[in-house]
Amino acid sequence: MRPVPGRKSIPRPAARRLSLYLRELAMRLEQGESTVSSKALGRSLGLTDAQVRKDLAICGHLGHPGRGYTISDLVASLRTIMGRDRDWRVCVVGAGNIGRALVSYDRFRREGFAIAAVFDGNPALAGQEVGGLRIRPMKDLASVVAAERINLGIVAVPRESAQQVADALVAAGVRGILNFAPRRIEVREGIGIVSVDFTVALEQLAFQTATGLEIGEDAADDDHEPTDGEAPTSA
Amino acid sequence: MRPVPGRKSIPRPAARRLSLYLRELAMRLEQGESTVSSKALGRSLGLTDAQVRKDLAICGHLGHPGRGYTISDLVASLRTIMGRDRDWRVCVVGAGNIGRALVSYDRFRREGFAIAAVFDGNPALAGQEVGGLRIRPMKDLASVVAAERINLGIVAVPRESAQQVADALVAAGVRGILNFAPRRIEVREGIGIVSVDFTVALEQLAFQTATGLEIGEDAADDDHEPTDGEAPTSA
DNA sequence: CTCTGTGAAAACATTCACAGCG
DNA sequence: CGCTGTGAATGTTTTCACAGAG
Repeated sequence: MRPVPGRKSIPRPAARRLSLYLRELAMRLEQGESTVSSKALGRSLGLTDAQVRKDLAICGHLGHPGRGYTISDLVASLRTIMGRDRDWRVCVVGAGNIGRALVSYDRFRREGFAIAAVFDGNPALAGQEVGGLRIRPMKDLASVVAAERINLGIVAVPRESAQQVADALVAAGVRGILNFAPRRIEVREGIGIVSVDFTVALEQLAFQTATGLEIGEDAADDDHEPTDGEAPTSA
Repeated sequence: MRPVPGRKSIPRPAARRLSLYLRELAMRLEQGESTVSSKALGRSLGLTDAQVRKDLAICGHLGHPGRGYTISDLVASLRTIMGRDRDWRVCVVGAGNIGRALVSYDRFRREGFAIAAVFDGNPALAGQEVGGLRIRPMKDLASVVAAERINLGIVAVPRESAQQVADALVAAGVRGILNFAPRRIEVREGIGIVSVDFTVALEQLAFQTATGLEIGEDAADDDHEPTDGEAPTSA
């Protein structure tokens, strides 16, 4: 809609891939590797080398002709672009099966997304412990979000209350919502929203399988508007 | 790559949206509605009416000019296209936080994806009950998949063993895999693969939020090859 | 040589806009 | 009228292919 003044925008599909590059690169770095070529990276991720180079050009000119890319530089740049250099504090609303699994999902913490609170609409659950956190009643949402400086919320409640919970989260001050309820959530402009629907994911699989597909990778639902970025880089 | 004889291929992004139409339409049907216009549907899903009509044209000519679409016809057609008219039997490998949450996720059963078995590599867990199923040791994988006529597998194990588990599932006879491990899984041609990575989803949210986005909907990772209606393709 | 960065071309997907049906 | 179906136009993403750096 809006071209946005000086900003360079990052293509929507590319933004999705950047996460995969980061995941793969961080792993390689841990394993002691220090450089990769676009071809090697593409191989690991099921992409062509040209695609990889185009995507990584978003990070600036970090490649060394004849040598490849320095992984640590790429990781640093990707982290900045993806907003991973900031401090994200997350709360989970809904202490059902999914909510509890997410609270206990160690990888979030290790990746820098600290889960700082869990809420549930059922007052009877308040006080119960999940993954080291005490479940809090919904009435504490606004105060806890403020006190804990929480900026992202995860919606893990039934479809019926999802929109309402999302509204409460936004009102409490979160800047983005990760939605696990099987419905579309509307938020005002400026608030981020990403949804994951397990049934949709399984259905995509059924579709692939039923229609006789090929290989593939990586799936779930993602989508939204423009996806612009920062990157004074490139071009 | 190859146009494929008689079949029409479904654009990859459209396939993702078809799941959302089905989800929305099934809900409307339950609520007693019997027709929708492309405009109303688009409104609910954040799409333009033209987009909706183009997508629904995939189902054949089901719209009635001046009247809209008959929801029940659309649902029936979408179910067939998405492979939801078949009988899917699913097993979950990995009885950790995520695995257990998925086994207990009622929506799967209600939507026609019956979870028929749970496995875990830790023999100590064998016999323990989760969501009405007894956890089985990995050595029973092949026999149970065959006996229960399981055709889809969910991988909910740590990254390190994900590929290995996927290979075992394919060897056991499943036709598709839903992967929750944070890595790319390779499967031979003809086997479906869809991945969901919670950290990638949160990171997409961080990206949106950090870069100051707009509104959005629906997210996670999805991807794979062509996604055509048949595809004996190759590369 | 190997491997990047990038214009230019091709493929793909979305939006427009309108003819035509009920 | 209201609403579908669809070609044609527009916009976006991927692929190609090659110049140039180390």
